[in-house]
Amino acid sequence: MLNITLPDNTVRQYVEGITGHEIALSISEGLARNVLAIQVNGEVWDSNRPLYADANIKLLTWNDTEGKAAFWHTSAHIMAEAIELLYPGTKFGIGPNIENGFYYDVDMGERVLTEADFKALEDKMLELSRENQVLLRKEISKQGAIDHFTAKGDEYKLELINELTDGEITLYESGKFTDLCRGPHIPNTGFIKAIKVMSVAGAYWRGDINRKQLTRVYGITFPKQKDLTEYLILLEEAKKRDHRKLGRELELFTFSQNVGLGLPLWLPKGTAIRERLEAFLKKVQRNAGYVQVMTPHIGDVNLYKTSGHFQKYGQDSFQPISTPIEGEQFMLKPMNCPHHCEIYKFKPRSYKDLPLRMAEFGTVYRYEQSGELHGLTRVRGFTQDDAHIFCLPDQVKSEFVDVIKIVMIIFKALDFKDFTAQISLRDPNNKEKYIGTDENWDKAEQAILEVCKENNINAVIEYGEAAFYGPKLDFMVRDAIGRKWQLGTIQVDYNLPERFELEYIGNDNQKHRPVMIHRAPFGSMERFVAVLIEHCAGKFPLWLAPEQVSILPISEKYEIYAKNVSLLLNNYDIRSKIDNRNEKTGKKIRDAEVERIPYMLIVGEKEEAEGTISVRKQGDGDLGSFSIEAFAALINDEITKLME
RNA sequence: GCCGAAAUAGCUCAGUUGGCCAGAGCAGCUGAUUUGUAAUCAGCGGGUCGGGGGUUCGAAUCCCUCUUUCGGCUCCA
Repeated sequence: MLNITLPDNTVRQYVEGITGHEIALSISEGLARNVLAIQVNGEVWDSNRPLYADANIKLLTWNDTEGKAAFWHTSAHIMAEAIELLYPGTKFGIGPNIENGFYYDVDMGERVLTEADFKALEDKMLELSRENQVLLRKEISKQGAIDHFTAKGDEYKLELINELTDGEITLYESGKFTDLCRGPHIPNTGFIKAIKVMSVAGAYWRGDINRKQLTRVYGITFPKQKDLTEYLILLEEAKKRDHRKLGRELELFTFSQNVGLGLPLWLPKGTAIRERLEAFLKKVQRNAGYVQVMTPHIGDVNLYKTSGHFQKYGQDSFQPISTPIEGEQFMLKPMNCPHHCEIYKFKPRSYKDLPLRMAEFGTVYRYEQSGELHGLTRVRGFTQDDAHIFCLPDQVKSEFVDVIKIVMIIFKALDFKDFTAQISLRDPNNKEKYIGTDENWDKAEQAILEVCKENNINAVIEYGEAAFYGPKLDFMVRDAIGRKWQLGTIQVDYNLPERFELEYIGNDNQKHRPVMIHRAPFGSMERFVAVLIEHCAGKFPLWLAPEQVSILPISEKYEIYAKNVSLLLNNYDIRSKIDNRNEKTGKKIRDAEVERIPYMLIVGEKEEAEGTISVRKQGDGDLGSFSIEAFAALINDEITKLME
């Protein structure tokens, strides 16, 4: 008998060779109907694969991430089968599940797959799913696998097989289609009830720009039609929140072909938001002991040779500008750190001066590939809320923690409740991508790992994601509709201080090397504002809204009273405008609602007589009659709730 | 940069076997109306149909090319 431990730690006994499906049946028939796969000692298996040893198991359904993964993995398999049936001769690359659905990379030769083909592909997939095909797991020798795919002429699979170890190779067979596949799969294809082919795109084989570009077909599937409908509604909601659309509608920013690709033009209302964000962060930083500096937009090429940026990114940058007579070479500033290092070197520093926290809203320019540009999230000229903390080695951890606190203050003020962290370390197998010694890297990486551990920051570790001069901790937020965005970053750097020969005099009267922390809690103003727009769907927190209040006189008879109200609000630092257009009140309300102005104040005969205002909240409707003082208190409360 | 799709008025879009001076709604301007919690009425102006080239008696519509935008890939200091 086997001892099988369930997630709630109860242990049940079963005969050897029992399968996940049979275990589920022994618990309840309903569960058995919904089990997609089984987790065995942390590894996901097919639910019909027999167990021959004691194990900790978890039965996976659609509600588990791993269950969805198996579901979509099988869906990718079905899509490949459908493609093979519809377009014989297609060669197959890889077909994994992804966060939302799955894709398959295929080589269709000369044939081009377009949206017009999606319907036929979906229909064929549905047909296959309705056959309730069982995916048969087959262990196969390496030679057997090579023979199979040689006969089929599928060079991509052969390449994958060559990298696998003999004895660990499995095929999955369903219908007439056999795929090289590690599994796991759901019990049969009948679970897949709703299918949508989403898009096609080119994708380099194995992500290598020098290799052939395959056709990547994206799809998503669900166990119920209703789930698909809900997913499509969510996509519609995302479209409505698109910062590029809202940026135009709310007059926040624009781009002009005449100015150039990826160079944003901030309109007055967008500028108002950005300046308020900057003022907010400056205040937080002033309280945290930062000093503001300013540096120019260009710098001598040699500055970036010293930092290593030129060697690393020179080819991918805007090329240096040459002066006409002397032939000096200047680069558009791609980073602020070299300039800040030079400010550090302005005078000898004592250990008593450290930590020196130097902040700048520094505008930088990077040559992003044209196909990469995307609204405000990927641009060629942007402003970092940058700062560099120069500190003693034993100050690194406490400074790092203080930066994390600033990041948290910002997330709270802007209502990002759900966030995760990622520790980005060096790729240990690819050290030539980075500058600096192993010793420095170890120190920097240890500092981040220890800080996260000591402060209970639950961060995933990613190797190979570090900056070229140091490891980093990045913060990812989840927005109001569940999408993940990377925002703030904190980096520990032992290397640039060395390259710039930064020094301080210690209490031993000897020269020592400081450590640098690079940090940007917003990341860049452009990207942050873009994420914020999508997070709040254009309904900015009250303290940020370019216009907080629209005063709506019922008719021109009450314009003088409206003006008085506006002046009184000014005394409370409440930003208002008067809508004195020759329109009906309903129209003025509608327009203020569409413009996402947080409050509307309706003033007419009654209000003028009583010295009150009729308050309407955006999205919520009529709040009733208020005195100016009471309204100011309401506004004040709403703002301080987020900012404290 | 690469693969695919798209580009018509400030915005959203119609015009889809090539054929009357290219249309609508919103926005704008002018006038009437003096308005009470999500669109008052009337009139007017506005487009080299992304640029260039070609096919044709005739092109927004077909072909070539360039540009830009969108979805991905690669990249992201």
